[in-house]
This record gives sequence, structure tokens and C-alpha cells, in this order.
Amino acid sequence: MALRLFEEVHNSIRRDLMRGNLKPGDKLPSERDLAEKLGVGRPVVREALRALENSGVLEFRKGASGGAFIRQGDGRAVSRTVNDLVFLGTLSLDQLTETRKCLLDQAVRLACERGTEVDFTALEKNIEQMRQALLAEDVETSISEIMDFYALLGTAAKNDVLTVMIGSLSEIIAQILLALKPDYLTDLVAMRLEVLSHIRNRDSEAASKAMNTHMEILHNYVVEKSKNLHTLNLEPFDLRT
Amino acid sequence: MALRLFEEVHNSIRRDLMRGNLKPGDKLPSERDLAEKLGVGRPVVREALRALENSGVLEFRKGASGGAFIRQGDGRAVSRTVNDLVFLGTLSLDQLTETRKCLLDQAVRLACERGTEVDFTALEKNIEQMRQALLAEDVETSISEIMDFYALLGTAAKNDVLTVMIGSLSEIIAQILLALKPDYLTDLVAMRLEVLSHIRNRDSEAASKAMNTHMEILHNYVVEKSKNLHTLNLEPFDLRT
DNA sequence: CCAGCTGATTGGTATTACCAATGGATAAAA
DNA sequence: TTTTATCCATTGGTAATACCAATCAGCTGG
Repeated sequence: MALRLFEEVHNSIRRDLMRGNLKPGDKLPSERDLAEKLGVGRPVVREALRALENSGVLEFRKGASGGAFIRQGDGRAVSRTVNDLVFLGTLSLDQLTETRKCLLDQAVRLACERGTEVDFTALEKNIEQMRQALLAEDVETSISEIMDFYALLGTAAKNDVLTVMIGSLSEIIAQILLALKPDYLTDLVAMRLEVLSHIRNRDSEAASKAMNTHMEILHNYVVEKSKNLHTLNLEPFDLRT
Repeated sequence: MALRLFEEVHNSIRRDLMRGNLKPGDKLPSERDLAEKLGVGRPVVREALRALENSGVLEFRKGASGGAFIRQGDGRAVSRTVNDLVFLGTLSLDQLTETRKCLLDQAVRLACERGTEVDFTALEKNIEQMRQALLAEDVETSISEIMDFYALLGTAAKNDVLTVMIGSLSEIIAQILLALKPDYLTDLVAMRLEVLSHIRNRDSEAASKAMNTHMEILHNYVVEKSKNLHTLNLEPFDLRT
């Protein structure tokens, strides 16, 4: 199978990444220079760069001393892809929840083991901010805080991979919840506070159990209310800073 | 923050996906028609479509009655992104292995619970094919079979999300292993056969323990040999059919 | 020394044109 | 009539060019 030209360029850059020739913060030559150096047209270079931006590898800045920069990278590209797979019908919410439970179980156990008081304070603060955002019915802030909780849990567990995976599976759940705008969500605060207290006590069994209960309740609610995902009028979320 | 034009197009198509207006197998209008209908230039449409192809959502076919088609979607886009994050230095192999162990543990337990004899036979056949490929030192086939094992495990566990996640975390390990070309890999056969036998006996504790041992050995080996990832001369893997 | 202008650089977009591959329609041959 | 070979319209892939908009370095004048 012959690769298209933009795929060659794409692979070439990714290869430089794997070889260590490119590191986060590095700046690529301008599109015009790249095109000339590689002997291809500028559109080809642009399509290759676009694909890399879509993967979260590149970031663009306009103007003089602008250009394409290698990013540090985060889990957003993973989240978006998982989201797509759900809407394509490839992945089901049931299976997603089952896997999410497994990962969160591991996260709370590791948090019990490795978490510091700094981590716990951050979690506590996050729950409080989530509570206020929910009360104010501030949808954007709410979803942001809800997601931050998982990230902070991953931080407490000292495992970024776990954080990325949990985030990618949680994003869609959070979106659905807020599309439904249930007043029920105030329970979220109570449940999370309970989980946190168990983690603080380093009681991994209790924390795990509480988190599982939390997940069960959430899942049953979400599945019941969103049997037809497509009627929820969700908006695609962007991939920017 | 003002969205770029191609992002508008991108979101527009993704929105149609979420609304259910587009389903796998559907064909988008030609680039020229789309450009005219949306009142933008063709390059803009192409960049938007390119991003969606990169996400694994679209597939292109040339020629008459060709065009952009909605794909069923699979885990490859997730795998590639995780790969990038490792090479960007955002995710470490240690944390990756820890999460992988957690997911595989869940997978073998679910396989014990839900697996059928058909699943087990498929796993058995896969291990045999892997053995032959390793003996023949057929690198491409080997990595393919090694990855298939995890996919089959996910199939036995009846959870596609688990399958995708495990695949995304395993891909890079498999690549490193084959770049090292260790004769040691024959042990892989024995370890996997042991795991399979426990699963067949529905002995989830033994299966879990065997899989964990498998992971520990593999991880220690990989981490020791690849302290400097960038010297391995790995090739980026493509995202095609 | 600083505020403001100026211009060069860079990504963003549009336009045009042509190539290459594909598949169906059409015409020729059996 | 059926089959086969050819043609051609449609579509993505690539190139080249031009212009816009944003940005920042450096100069300029106060």
C-alpha cells in the first residue's frame, strides 16, 4: 500500500519524535521551509501538521516567531477518540462503566497507599468548588470541576497513565450528566466526600466500596436516562488550551 | 477564542455524528460539494477531513463513487496517541505497566467468568501461531500475534472498552520487545499457556496471579533494556486498514 | 528611556489547475 | 445475448500562487 505524501511527512516527524530528535518545546521549521526542504507542496505539509495537531502533538502560533511547536501532550486526544467510538456505536456505556469502575477502584486504592495530605486537601477543595458550581447551575464550571476530581485522584494515586485512562472514560459520562441537568447531582458531593474520607483514613477497602457504590448509582442513572444518546444534543468539545 | 474555519467544519461533522445524522458506512459529499455548501475553500474542508481521518472516524476511497466514509472505528487512534505521549515523555513505562497490570487482571477475571470454549480455543490457536512466528523470527507477524492475544482476551472478557484500553497500553511494549529481538521471548509462550489453562479452569485467582507474574517479568525486562527509549530505532506505525 | 509605528515572518484561507485512481457506462466482439 | 474491452466522468491527491491576519522584533521619534 503506497503511502500518501502527507503520510510520509507525518511519519517523518513522528519518527524524529521517537528518535528523540524532537522534544516538547521544540519549534519546527515554517511550513514553507518544510515544504521546500522535503520537496513537496505546502498543502501536503499542512495536512501532515494538521494530523499531528489533532493528535495533540503539535501546537500552532501565528505571527513572527510563530510556527509549529512540540507540545507536552495530555489525555485530551485520547478522550476525544473514546468519545467518537461511543457515538459511532463501537463502544457501549455499559462496558465503559465496567472498565471505569475497575480503573477508579485501582485509583482509590493507590491513593490510599500513596496519597499525601496535599493531595487530599486539593480533592477537598475541588469537591467544594464543584458543589458551588452545581448550586449556581454553572454548567461549564461544573463539568470542569467534575473532571478535575478524577485528575486529582490520579495525582493522588501517582499514576498519570491511570489519570489519562480514567479521564477518557469519564468525559462522556460528565457530558451526559450535565446535558440532563439533574438536581440529583447534589448527591455527587456527598458520595465524593465519603470516598475522600475513607482515602484519608487509608482504608482502601472502604474507599473502594464507596467508589463502587458511587459508580453503580451514577451508571444506572445515566443508562436509564440516555438510552438514545443521539437525542441529547451534545456539543463536540474542542482540543485547545 | 475564535475557532479556525477548518475547526468549524470539523465540529460540524462531529456534531452530525453525535446527533445520529451520520452513521458508520455513510458517505459524505465530495470535498468540492462540501466546500461549496459550507461556503469555504477546498483546503479547509480537506484539513477538517484529515483531522477526522486521523481520529479514525473517516476513511477515504479514490475514484468514481469514492469519497469520505464514516468508519466503524477501532482502538488504533487511541493506541497511537498513547504511544505519542510515551515518547513525548508525558507517560512513563512504569506507570503504563502498573495500569496495564490492573486492566489485564480485570480482563482475566472477567474471562474466567464469561469466556466460552470458543474464546479459549481462539486464544490457544493464537498462542500457537505466535510461537511459530517467533521461531521463524518473523517480526511483523510476531507483533501482530502478540497484540491479537490481548484482543482475544478482551473478547473472552466480553468488554470492548477493556480491549481498546489494554491494546493501547500494550502496543508500545510489543514494539519495544520486538526491537530488542530477545530469544527470551519463547517464555512468552509458556506463560501465556499457563494463564490460559487457569482461565479454562475458571480459576480467576490463579489466572490473575499468573498474569501478574507474566507482567512483572516482562516489565522488568523491558524497563532494564530500554532505559533510553530513543535509541531503539522504532518505526511509527500507520493507521490504515 | 519609553511609547508607538513599521515591516517582515508566519499561519490561515481561497483559487486554480492538473494528476491518478476508480468504477460504471458504452461499444465492440464472441 | 453475453462477454469483454475501452472510454470517460467523478473523486481524492498534489502543486503553485496569492492574499489576509496576527504577531513580534526592531526602529523611530518623543
